[in-house]
Amino acid sequence: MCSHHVAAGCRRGDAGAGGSEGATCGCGGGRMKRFLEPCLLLLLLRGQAHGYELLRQLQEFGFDPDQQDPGLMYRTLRRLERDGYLTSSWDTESGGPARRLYEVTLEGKDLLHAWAGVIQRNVQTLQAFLRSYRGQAGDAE
Amino acid sequence: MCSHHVAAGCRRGDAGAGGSEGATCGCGGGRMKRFLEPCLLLLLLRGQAHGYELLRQLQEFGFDPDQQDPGLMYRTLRRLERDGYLTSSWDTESGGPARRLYEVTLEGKDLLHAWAGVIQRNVQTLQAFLRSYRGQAGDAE
DNA sequence: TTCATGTAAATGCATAAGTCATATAGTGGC
DNA sequence: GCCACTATATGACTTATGCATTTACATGAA
Repeated sequence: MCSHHVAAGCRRGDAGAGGSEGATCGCGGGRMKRFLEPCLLLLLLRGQAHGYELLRQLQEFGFDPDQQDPGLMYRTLRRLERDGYLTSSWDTESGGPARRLYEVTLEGKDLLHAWAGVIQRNVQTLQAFLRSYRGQAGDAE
Repeated sequence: MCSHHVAAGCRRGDAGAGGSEGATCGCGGGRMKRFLEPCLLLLLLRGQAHGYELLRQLQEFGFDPDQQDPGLMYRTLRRLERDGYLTSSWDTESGGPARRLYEVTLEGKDLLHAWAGVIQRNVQTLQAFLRSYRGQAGDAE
């Protein structure tokens, strides 16, 4: 059984209406594509921060810190910076290894607002799916 | 401006707090990864159907038929069959080109139930995000 | 001094998923 | 024959993610 699946609480065949077990998974935890992006933007809206700290704060959005991939987060931050949604500066004063401090730009805020709209619509789509599912799944057993 | 983006109603920089335009997009319409899969399973729960028909019915779940990729759907159907969640048979009687009729297996139903759980949790995650966003975005302007 | 541990950022490689274009083929109308 | 509609499928390419690994500084313990 694939690990990220278990962590996502998904374990195919084990959700809701019990059933078979051990199937291989591919649902990716069911997360929205690129969900990390709006989460980082929102966290940075609170004020500048560096990656390592964001990594911990991401728990708030359901990212399990134990099996979180720092690589993905750092890459996402650099991409957002490259595209003008964030700016960064090195902080070498605070002791420990140098940390890169990120800050959201105006474009970054716009992007976050756009994401909020996308997420809102996505929630509605998913709820429509669930309604349809609940209206049908009972009968079909 | 990328087309699927517009279709998703997202157009970066144009949602909510007006702003810049024309930025390239990468939000993938904000859809959940592999969302096509549970949608197909749910449609097939109503009874066997062939791909071309499913393609139209997918509108129900927010897939725009105009810019829908049949290739992805057919591949998804074949994968589900390969993995034992669907079975298929050729229908050559109905006139027109032969159509492949799909039917959900018991494993397929289990898979759909699992998906429903994943989607339910995903909705909660997204709503948590939106609450946090709404609590913050106002202040930070 | 050396070594382990925690902090911090990043790269390399492989696979998965999605996008876009194109191919193949039957059937019916003109 | 030629075109449009129905129906399924493949190929090439890009992006996103997953997992492993690398680099480097700092601090305290041995």
